Amino acid sequence: MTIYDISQKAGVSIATVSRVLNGNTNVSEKTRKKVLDVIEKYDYAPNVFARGLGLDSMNCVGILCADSSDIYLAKAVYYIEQGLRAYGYNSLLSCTGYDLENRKKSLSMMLNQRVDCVILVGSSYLEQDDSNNAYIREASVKMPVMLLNADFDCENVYCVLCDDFKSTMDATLWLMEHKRKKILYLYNSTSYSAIRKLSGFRSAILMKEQTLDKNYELYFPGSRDDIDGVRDLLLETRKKGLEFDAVVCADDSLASGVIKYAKAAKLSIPKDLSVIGYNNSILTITCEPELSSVDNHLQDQCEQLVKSCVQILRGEETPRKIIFSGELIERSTT
Amino acid sequence: MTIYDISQKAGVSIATVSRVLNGNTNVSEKTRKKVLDVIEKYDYAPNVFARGLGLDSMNCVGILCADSSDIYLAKAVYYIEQGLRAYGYNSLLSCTGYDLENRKKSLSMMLNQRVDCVILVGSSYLEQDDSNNAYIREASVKMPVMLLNADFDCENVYCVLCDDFKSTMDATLWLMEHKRKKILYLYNSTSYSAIRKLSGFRSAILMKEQTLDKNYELYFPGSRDDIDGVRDLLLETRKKGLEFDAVVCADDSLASGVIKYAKAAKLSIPKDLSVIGYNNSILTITCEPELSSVDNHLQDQCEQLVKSCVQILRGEETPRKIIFSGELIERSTT
DNA sequence: TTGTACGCGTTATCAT
DNA sequence: ATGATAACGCGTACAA
Repeated sequence: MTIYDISQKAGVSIATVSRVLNGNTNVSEKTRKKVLDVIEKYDYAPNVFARGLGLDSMNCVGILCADSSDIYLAKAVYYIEQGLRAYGYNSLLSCTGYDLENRKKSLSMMLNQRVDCVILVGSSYLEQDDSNNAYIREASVKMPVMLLNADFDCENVYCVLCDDFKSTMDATLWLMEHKRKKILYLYNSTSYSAIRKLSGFRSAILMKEQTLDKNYELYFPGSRDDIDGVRDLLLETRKKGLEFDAVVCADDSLASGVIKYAKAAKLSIPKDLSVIGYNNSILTITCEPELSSVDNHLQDQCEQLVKSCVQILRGEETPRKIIFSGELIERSTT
Repeated sequence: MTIYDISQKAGVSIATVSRVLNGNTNVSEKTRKKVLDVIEKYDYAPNVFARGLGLDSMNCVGILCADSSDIYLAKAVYYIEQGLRAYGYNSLLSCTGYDLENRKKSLSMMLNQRVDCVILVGSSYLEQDDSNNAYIREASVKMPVMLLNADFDCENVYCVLCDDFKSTMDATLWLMEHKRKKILYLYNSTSYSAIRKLSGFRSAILMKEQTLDKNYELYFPGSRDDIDGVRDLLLETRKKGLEFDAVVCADDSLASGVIKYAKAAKLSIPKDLSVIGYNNSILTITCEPELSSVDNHLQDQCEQLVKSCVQILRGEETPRKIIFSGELIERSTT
């Protein structure tokens, strides 16, 4: 069923059918009705390829994320897809992993697919070494690029993020104000956002101490669901003689490992050890005791991102950078 | 940059460029090299719309899932997208929610998008009332339909699933063999798969008892991350006088609620109460004690689904139904 | 208000 | 081995 079939059955030209389809007002009510009836009757929908070919747009947004099975990224992808759909846009998804080459490849695939805009979900898309971010700059020449949870100053690149620096600093300060003396920072990534969090931690420490003790910055290189690995790392750290009475984590799953550590080391939470997670995911309420965590308002961020995205596609102005603040949700580990 | 530009710069016709692009052998080595050089130099890639218009295919598979932020579905979507990408297919994602009308709408959107095939992830796409499954039958006329975790006998519909009936029956029998007398079944869905699990539970009970006591089949209507709601439901159930020493759950998050219940009721797990979850998700290792759970080999299922999908798209034969068995992973709640 | 005709960038069929 | 050209189905400028 093509526009020709419809035009024939309705006894009009294809131009008129096209006008009806696209809401052009230069059609008499009578003709419109006639055409709509035929369209309805045959359940006709325009061919997306032909339409795309002419307009060079497919009403589709590309979503790149490292790993859509990660609890946090999965939520983000979900909110974004839902939001875009509500505005009539489809979503082309590509899970790129954390490797730079694959990310580049996926991004250029999106460009070739002629998506209207591309959304990079998660700070892992921003490299510390800025020369490695050239692929984003290049993409931005061809279409708008939206970043969730990353800060990148570039024409046609729009960022929505949480102030991870301040959130982590506040969480650390909060622990200090609650009599914690030896606070450990535990992280498992060196992404843009991870670095910001680490800086926040350091700033808080420097507000009370003379110097930084790098031993209190603990990097866990394992996989995201290696909870036991985190536990073991901490047991080992403690065995080496490092004392700590609180742990600020870059992620809830890390915090979950800390809770396992406490159990293994027979420490009572929060009496002997305080723990703060990040992302306020479902893990905060399934673990025991329930985890205090920083909520970064992911849903709000995603909704704003979609809103900005739609504005850009409509040719409207929108801020290049929007920052949400985080918020410590206190539960039973603090 | 179009095929015309390339043909001009290479000093050949567009037909030759097209042949080179599509691996047609009727091109001299010399010409091929010349064309490839130009393509390389200008980083040319064919326009997907024009190609789609001619071939009526976009090398893209539609993925429908109710909620890609659900831990289990997120994993499935991830594995499927990765698999498809490895075979050169893109993925158009649509999160439809659990409402029938939205599912229908999303499916017909996929058909209009001319995806090559559509994958319905999760048993929620199959309705108990078979007349409500007509939308799947209709779609299958237009393109292959793949179902993950559902069993549907229809031409051009292919199913990959886990034997949820047997897995749940086995889990229940396992508890009986380990001296559990009063086993509760806790579920939160009436999807195809949920019904199969319930049947498995009933079968196990009937193997030992004369009759079924429906009081031991507990439905939790709340949202997926309402852990406290599950806890409260069980506290209430117990208050009503129902005794139980084991709970088989349709989902790990439900099981997580059971663990919270045990704590609230001051019951020791697994001494006073055994708990078995389903899906073997990350929740099994973040909760305390760690949760025994049925692993349904999701990754294997997804890889098989993708493999079948690709075979169908290549016009090869593939089984219409493939069933994986589940497996109880014993941890500390049994 | 309505219709005609062209352009969009491919693939594929037919000549040569 | 290579080239010319129709066909794919739509939007739209222009004509009527």
